Amino acid sequence: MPPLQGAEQGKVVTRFPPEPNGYPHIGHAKAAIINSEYAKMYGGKCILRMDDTNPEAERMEYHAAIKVGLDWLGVKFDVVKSTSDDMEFFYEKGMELINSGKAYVCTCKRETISQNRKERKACKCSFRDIKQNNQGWEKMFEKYKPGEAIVRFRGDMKADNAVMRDPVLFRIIDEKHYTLGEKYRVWPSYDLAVAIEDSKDGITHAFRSKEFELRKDLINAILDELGMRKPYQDFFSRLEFKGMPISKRILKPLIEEGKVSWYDDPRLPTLEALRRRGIKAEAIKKFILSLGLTKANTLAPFDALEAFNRKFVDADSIRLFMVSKPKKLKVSNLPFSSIEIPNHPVNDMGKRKIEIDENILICGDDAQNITEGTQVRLLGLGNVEINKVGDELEGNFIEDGKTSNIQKIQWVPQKAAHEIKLLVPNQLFIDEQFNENSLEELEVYTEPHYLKLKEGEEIQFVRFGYCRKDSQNQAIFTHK
RNA sequence: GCUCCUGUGGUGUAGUCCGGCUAAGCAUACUGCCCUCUCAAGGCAGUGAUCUCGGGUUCAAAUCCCGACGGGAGCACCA
Repeated sequence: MPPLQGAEQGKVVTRFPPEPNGYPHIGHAKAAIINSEYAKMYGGKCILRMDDTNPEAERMEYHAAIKVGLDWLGVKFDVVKSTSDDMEFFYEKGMELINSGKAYVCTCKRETISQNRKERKACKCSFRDIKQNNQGWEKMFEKYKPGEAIVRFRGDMKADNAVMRDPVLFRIIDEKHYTLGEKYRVWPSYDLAVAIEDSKDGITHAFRSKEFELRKDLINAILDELGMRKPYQDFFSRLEFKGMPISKRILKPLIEEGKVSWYDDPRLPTLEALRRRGIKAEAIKKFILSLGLTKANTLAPFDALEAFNRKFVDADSIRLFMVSKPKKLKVSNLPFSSIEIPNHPVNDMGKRKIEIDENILICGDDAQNITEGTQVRLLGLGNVEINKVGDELEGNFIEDGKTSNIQKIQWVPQKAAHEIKLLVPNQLFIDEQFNENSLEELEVYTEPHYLKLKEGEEIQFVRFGYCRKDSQNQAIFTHK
C-alpha cells in the first residue's frame, strides 16, 4: 500500500464503521482490511465502530454477523464501539451548532425541502432565530412526530455540491433501536455522526468507498464550525465481482423468491458464502491488497480471487478420488484386496487405505473416451487393459504397467462408494439477468475416506478441482 | 440536467503528485516446454499496451495544460 499522507509512526488511527443493516460482504472486507492494514503499517490503532444511527434498518442479527465475519477474516481492532454510545455528545454538539446559528430546525415537508435543494433556494425555516430554533429542538424530543421536524446544517444552498445545501443533522425516528430500545428518538444523520465520531475518536486517517466522496466537504465544514480536529479523508473504489451483486435491494428478493437459499449461498459475495465455498480469509486479504487503492471503478473478476486462494489451499488439501456419471469397470486378476494411497503428491499428509474388489467405478466421461484394447491407469492402483467397453466395462489388471504416456484416471471402489451432492456455483447474473443455471447440483461418488474428513475441510478431487466439505453428504466446488 | 470522481495489454494493477533512469514493471488469464501415477501445484519461456482520443507546452509526456469521448457516483429526514 502506498504511504499515508501526513502519517506518523505510532500515531495513526483508522476506523471501519459498518452499519449493522445487513450481512457482511466482500465490500466490507475491503474497507476493513485497508483501514486495519494502514493502522498496522504505522503501528497505530484501528477502531471498529458500528454505525447504528438508523434504528429502522439495524438489527442485532446483522451486528453479530458482521462481528463473526470480521473475526473470520482475521481483522483485529483495538477498540470496538457503537456510534450510539455517544448520543449525548451529539446532542451537545447539535445544540452548539444551533446556538452559534449554524444549524436550524426545519419543519418543511420533504418535497419542499427536496424542491428547494434543486432550485438552490433557502426555505423560510432558515430565517428563524436562535431562540426559536432552541424551542424547535426541544419540541423534537417530545411534541413533534417523525417527519415533522429536522435539524439542518446551515451550509450553502447555492453550492454546486448538493450535499452542502443545508443537509440534515438530526431527525426523529420512533423505531426501537436494537440495543438502546426507546431511549432516544432524535437521531443524528450519517454526516453529523461520522464527522463528530471520527474527530472525537482521534481518527487520523479515514478511508471509505468512493460514493462518499462528496461528503468530505460537508464533514470538514461541520468540524470547522465546531472547532474540532479534522481527519485526513481518502476514498477507494467499491469492490464488486462481475455478476455477483452486493446490494440488498437485489439480494433480498432473490432469497424471498427462493432463487438463492440464504445469505450463505455459495454463489453470493457475502463473507459467509465465500467461507462456505472454500475461500480462505488470507486469500481475500491478499486479493484485496493486490487491488490497490485506486479510485477507478472496476468489476473484479472472480478468478483473480481464485488464483490467490489456490495457492493457500493447494498445500494442505487432501487429494481424493471422486467420480461423476459413474460407469462400472470390472477388473479381473486383481492381485490384492486393498491398497494405500498417499493423501498429497508432495507434502506429507499420510496415506489412506482403500479396500477394493473387482468392481470399480470410473467417470462416465472417461469411460466414453476409452477404446477397446487400450490400457488406462487407475491412479494409485495400476494399469488395466480394457477388453470390453459399453454400459459396463471390463478389463484385465496388468502388473508393473507403464506410467508414462498413458491415460490416467481416478476411480472409486463400488462397494464402498459414498454418494454425495456436489454444488457447483456459477456466475449469478449474466448481463443483469439472473442465471437460472447458476447452481449445478451433481450426484457424485467419493471414496469412503470422505466420511472421516472434518466438516469445512478443503479437499481436491483429483482431476476435478478444489472443493469444500460442507457436510457428510454435500460438498461445494471452490474452483479448479 | 447539475456537480464530483475516473479512463494503462483479455483482466486486475504499478508508475502519474516531483516530465527523462521503462518504447511501460507485477499479478492473473492464455500458449508452449519441463516436472509429475491429477486436467492441480511447481519450474522455464512466449503472445499481449505507441498508456481512451485530439490538440498544446517541452530538447523530452502515460506523467503537465486544454478539449472531446467513454465509465461510475452524488443530488434521501440511508449509511
